[in-house]
Amino acid sequence: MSKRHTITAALPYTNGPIHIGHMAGVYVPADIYARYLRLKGDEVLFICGSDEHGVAISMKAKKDGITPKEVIDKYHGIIDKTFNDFGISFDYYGRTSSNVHHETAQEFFKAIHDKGGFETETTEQLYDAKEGQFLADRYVVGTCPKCQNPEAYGDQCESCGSSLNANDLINPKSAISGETPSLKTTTHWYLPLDRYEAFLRSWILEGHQKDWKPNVLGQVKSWLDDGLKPRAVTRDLSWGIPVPVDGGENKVLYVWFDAPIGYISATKEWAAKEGKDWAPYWQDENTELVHFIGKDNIVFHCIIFPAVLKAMGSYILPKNVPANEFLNLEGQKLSTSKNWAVWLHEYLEDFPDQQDVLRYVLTANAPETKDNDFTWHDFQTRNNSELVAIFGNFINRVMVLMKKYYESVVPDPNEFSTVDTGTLETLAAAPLKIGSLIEQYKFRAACQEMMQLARLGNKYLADEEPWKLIKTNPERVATIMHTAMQVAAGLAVLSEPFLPHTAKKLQNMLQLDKAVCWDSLQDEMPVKSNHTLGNASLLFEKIEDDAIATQLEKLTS
RNA sequence: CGCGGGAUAGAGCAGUAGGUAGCUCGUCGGGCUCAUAACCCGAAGGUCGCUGGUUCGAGUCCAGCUCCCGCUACCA
Repeated sequence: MSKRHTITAALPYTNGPIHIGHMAGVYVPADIYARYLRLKGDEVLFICGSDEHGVAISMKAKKDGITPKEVIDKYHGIIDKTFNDFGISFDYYGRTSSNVHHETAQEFFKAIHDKGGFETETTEQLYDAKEGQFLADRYVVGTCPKCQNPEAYGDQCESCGSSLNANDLINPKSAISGETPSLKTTTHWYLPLDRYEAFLRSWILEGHQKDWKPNVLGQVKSWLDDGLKPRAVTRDLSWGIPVPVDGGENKVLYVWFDAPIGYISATKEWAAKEGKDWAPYWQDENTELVHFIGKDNIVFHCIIFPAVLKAMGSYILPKNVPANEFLNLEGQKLSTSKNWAVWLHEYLEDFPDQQDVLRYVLTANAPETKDNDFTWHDFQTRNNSELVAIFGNFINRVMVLMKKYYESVVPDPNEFSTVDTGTLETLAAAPLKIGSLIEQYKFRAACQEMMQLARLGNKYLADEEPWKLIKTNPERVATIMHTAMQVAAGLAVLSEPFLPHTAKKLQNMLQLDKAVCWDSLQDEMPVKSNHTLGNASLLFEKIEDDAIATQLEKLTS
């Protein structure tokens, strides 16, 4: 029986399009993982969706002079298309503005509320009378009480780094109207995280000491050692999901309470569409749940959301939360506001049909253990010296030789030499080797291992020199080409998680049978004698200097 | 301020049971010519952020320090 997996990728926030940082940190690795497990024959549900609530969206709407709905519709459309274009193989991509999500999030809130799982607290909060609204932390600017920086925010001083309470600011001003806010009482619901401290400590720090990444464990430990405090799960805002209990008028669920529940609502929508039951994907102990996120999301996916799931009772907890670090661009951190980014939808305009090149570069240089740097020069080099020169070239060599010597029909092999069997054994071992790395979330190493196979192919041809032997020993050449074909076919399967568009193209080129799957490579030759190949075409094309210069200009303009 | 992650050849990265420092790209030299001047072989290149300490021996353990990043503004 095959294993069931629920895989989630962090919900992108719909106040802007997707850039390479999002892709490298979350979506590409999640997609590699999902595709690999599908190729293994496991049951996979790969879920994501747009995160469409929160203050940033209402602020963006206000700034652009449109409604929040118009903001989210615009970016949801762009983001959804981007994921499709890049082959991020979600089984379902939802959105948190959907009815199903509103209902599901409210059910969660109500269920926990009815069990007595929340505490309420009435506090005085800063209120902007002119705008008629409470000021969330970032809406207040004032002087930091610790370092006297006059531009500290309500929750944190950028200058000295202190965590602040908005009420502590000296001379607070509303960031919206510039008015001096007044204090007004308001009541909110809090999730008492302190009640879950012992559970989280033993579940993560003891249960996952070995298999979770150091950056994730470290962050969790830091939070736990600090002592968890109740965290507000409601806000005084108009844009969001209404609080579904008495006293919740004019309040909405805190965006970080509702967003992760979006994974579950998306699953429900998918299940309804497919005529399946959603529950096993979130409630069956035999399901492996994995959250792919960036490092800034660790606390939400490892502390808060598990506490919510635990509070609900019947839900499973993640098996792992492989958070990635961040990707920089040409040495500087990505910034939406400064437009220092490579936007995915724009990339495709400049490099049409070259999704896999970017996927490859982002995988080969993925920020798995620390922040990494994306440079256009590196992008060019990896395309030209790795994809074109190693992978594409090997395939092309095989195709050309096959056509020239055998009219593209795979010849019968004669006696295999030790080099041949050694090559075939390396090929047979590759699925396990690459698979094991993927299962450890080491996608960079897994991708390199896949490329290693193409290198092996090139070396095999260089060492065996069929172009010389064809004149003197054609029997030997038949064996060599039969063997080289197996490597090419192996690549067509093993490259699929990393380079899905290329793999498809290659499978067509080789006229490869769908029956060739990941595990069968271990004990079966993927291509049989007398098999006829399709027409050859180049898998990758060189990227010239001027294309790179154009991108660099675009960045600095 | 605090907490967490990181700092390794020109570039990008591996390297936790402490014992002569690896990979990819780039560079230099050679080979091959089937291939998108691609491929294959070989070489050069590092006081493993800084300063101390533990040890017969430390990139790998301990202490202090410096710099970068994160801990919901934009953000993965």
